[in-house]
Amino acid sequence: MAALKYSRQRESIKEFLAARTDHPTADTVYTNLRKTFPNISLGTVYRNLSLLSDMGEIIKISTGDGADRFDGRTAPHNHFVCRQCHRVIDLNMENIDSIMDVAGKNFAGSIDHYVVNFYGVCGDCITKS
Amino acid sequence: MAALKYSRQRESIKEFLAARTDHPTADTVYTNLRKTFPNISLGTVYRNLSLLSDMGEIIKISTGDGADRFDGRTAPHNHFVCRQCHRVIDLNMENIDSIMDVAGKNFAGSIDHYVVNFYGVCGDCITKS
DNA sequence: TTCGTTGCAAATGTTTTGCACCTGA
DNA sequence: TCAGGTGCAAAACATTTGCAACGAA
Repeated sequence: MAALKYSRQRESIKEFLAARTDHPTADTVYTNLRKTFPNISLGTVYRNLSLLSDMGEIIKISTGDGADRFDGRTAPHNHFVCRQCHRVIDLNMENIDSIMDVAGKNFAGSIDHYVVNFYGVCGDCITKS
Repeated sequence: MAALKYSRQRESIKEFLAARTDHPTADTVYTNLRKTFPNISLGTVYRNLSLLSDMGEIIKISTGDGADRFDGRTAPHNHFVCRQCHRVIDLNMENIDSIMDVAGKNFAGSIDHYVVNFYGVCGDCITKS
């Protein structure tokens, strides 16, 4: 049980994510943090993203389309992935947690979590076409 | 528009997937196909999995937990991922396509698809513990 | 003959890790 | 002081790709 110690880098990563609503990849976090920490390494970014995500202070999003993305907004919500511009957008939708009950009906295991990603074309891309 | 040509390898990959209900990774497909095609290469397996998935004859599953998995069952259904044994299990559940309508309500883009993965501990792992 | 397919190997992209040094408690 | 954190570089994975030879139409 490691006693977590303060680190300016970790704090900065958390702040960085909290301040954006897009969903940056580890590499984007790295590139931006270099402005504050010119010597920070990708390894450190990955280590801290992983730590923060384990602690539930950020969310890791796997879209199945390129690198994982990270979200500083921890309140439960779902994501939309644009197939055209590859952006990941927060959805402001009614709670659908009840799908866990539906899924659990004929299932022997225990379900405690789910991840939904919606796919299609985002508003901006539709306008531009 | 490439005119697809028959290939024993591709046919075999499709048959292999159709015959299993677990959800093998590309590497598992590769290892097993080597029994029939001792010289088949991983590249060929990936190329064909990608082709088949584009044609909708198999489904590619990204769980965010290790390598992608492939499913020969193309009828729409959802998956459960066991956090303990990492198995991916087909769920036999009521249709929940209506969540796309819910998601689309306050959203400017067009949603045509969604992927849900449920997480928890499977029946076998619960029994063993 | 033509053009998609294959095997092989090298390259790519993403993420993890070993290690010596640094730093917060 | 000392366990945890960092930077750096190498390693580990997963997947893609270039190319010459092969095979289906």
